[in-house]
Parts: sequence; structure tokens; C-alpha cells
Amino acid sequence: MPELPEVETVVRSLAARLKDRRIVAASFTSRFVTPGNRKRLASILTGRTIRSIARRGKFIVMTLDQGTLVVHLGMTGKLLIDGVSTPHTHGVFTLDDGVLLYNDPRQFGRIEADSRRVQKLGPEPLEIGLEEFTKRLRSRKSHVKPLLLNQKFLAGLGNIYVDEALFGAGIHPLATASRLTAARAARLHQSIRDVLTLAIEHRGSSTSDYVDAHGQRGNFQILHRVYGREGEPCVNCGTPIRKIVAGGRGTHFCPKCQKR
DNA sequence: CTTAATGTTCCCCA
DNA sequence: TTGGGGAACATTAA
Repeated sequence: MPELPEVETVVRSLAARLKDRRIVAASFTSRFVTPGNRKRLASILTGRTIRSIARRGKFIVMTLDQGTLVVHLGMTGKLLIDGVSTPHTHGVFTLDDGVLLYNDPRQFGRIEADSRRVQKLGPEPLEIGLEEFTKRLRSRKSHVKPLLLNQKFLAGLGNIYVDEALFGAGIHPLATASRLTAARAARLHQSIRDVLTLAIEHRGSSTSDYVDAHGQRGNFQILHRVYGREGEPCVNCGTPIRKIVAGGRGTHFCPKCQKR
């Protein structure tokens, strides 16, 4: 479900309902989503008031009157306001007004009361300036696709938006980061901003089961230009979109428009 | 039955 | 230390 635009949409859809709500009870059932002492986590959160909710990279960060609640949605995590409990509900936050559920079939997500993982993140892609972005690219010899997936390099991009951003910039996913010209680095910087901004406007991509906190799907998937379009014609040149594996992930690109 | 899926982390090797 | 490849983690759908 979750890359930067999806997490941003979830945060926006949660904000008004969660601000100043008190957690009157919490319970957790997954040893993967909530590693360690689940009862202790529940007791830490019980009685706390949610002061604010924000996104950092792909993390949802709730600032409490005491401490912090950090949620990562993994691949299939959902936070649902007043949702219905299912066999995949692994977290229940009973609020003074309503209930917040955490559903996650694959259990790759995490619910934690500390922000150590958030502090290791690289810069926000919508905030970093061109100069700093170019400098960071130049210092890395890796292929550009796995580099953009690295959350320490840049926080928030995932498999869909890296493929879309590289297409927008005309850069091959296996291009070497340090060898990109200044002009191509600038195109990439702008392309990342454009694709993320547009995806947020369209409330994220629902390629399979992503929904926001009210169960509403996103619409950006219909505007994908390469992701999930293997064999279909490139929107620019008509060449069939190719799919390879890069950085261990399915990677979609136009072999004619994207140069190494 | 096999494969792939919006993610992260760890391990092995160069 | 950097970087690539693969596996692991759980589950579902094609």
C-alpha cells in the first residue's frame, strides 16, 4: 500500500479525526507488527492524547502528550477510522471518540512507541534542494533505481514512484548515479517532485488494496506511465514497456526513452 | 504448484 | 566501507 503519496493521504485523512483524541485502550496481537512486549506497548499508549499526526518518509508519526507513536504500513498495512475488525486486524486503538484499527495481512508493517527508525531517514524528496540532491547523487556509485529506493538516501519513494520518476526524467534504472550529468540530475529532481505532487493530488495509487483511513481508494494508478504496463506501448514513443529486476524489485521502463 | 506483490533488513561475497 | 544479489519475513491472488 504505502509510498509517500499514499502515506501522506492516510495522514491527511486521519488528522482531523485524531487530533486531541485520547487513547482509552489499546491492544495488539501480532508478534511481527508489534515485536517485543505487546502488553507493555498497550499500557504505554493507554491514557495518552494524540496532539498531532504527521508523515516522515513512509512513516506515520503521532506526537502524544507523552512520547510518540510511530506506524509503518509495510506492504499491506491499513489504518482505518471506525473500520470493521477482521482476522487481519492486529492493532485496536479505542479512542474517547471512535476506534482506530490497524489491519495488515502480510504483517510487514510496524507499530512502535519510539522514533529511532524515523531518525535514520534521509531527506524528504519534496523538501531537498537541487544542489543538495545533486551532491548526494554524485557521491554514490550504485545504480540509480536501488539508490532511490534506499530510505537513508531519500525518504518516501518506493517501487512505483521510482519507476515513474525515472521515466519522467528519461533515465534508465540501471544508470550509475555518480555519472549522471548535472542536467540529468536536475531533470530527476524535478521529475520526483512532479510525480509525488501529482500522486498526492490524486490521493495515491490503488493498484491492489490501498485505501485511506476512510476506506477510499486512490486514483493515481490510472496515470501510471510505466509501472504495471509491461508490454504496453510507451506513451511517448510507442515502444513496448520492458520489465526487468533491479534492486530485487520488478522494474518497468521504456528502453527507447530511458538512457543509461 | 509457482510466481509476484506498494517494504525493510540481514547475510554473503566482491 | 560500498554495493550487488539473494533470502527472509506473511499472505493472497493470478
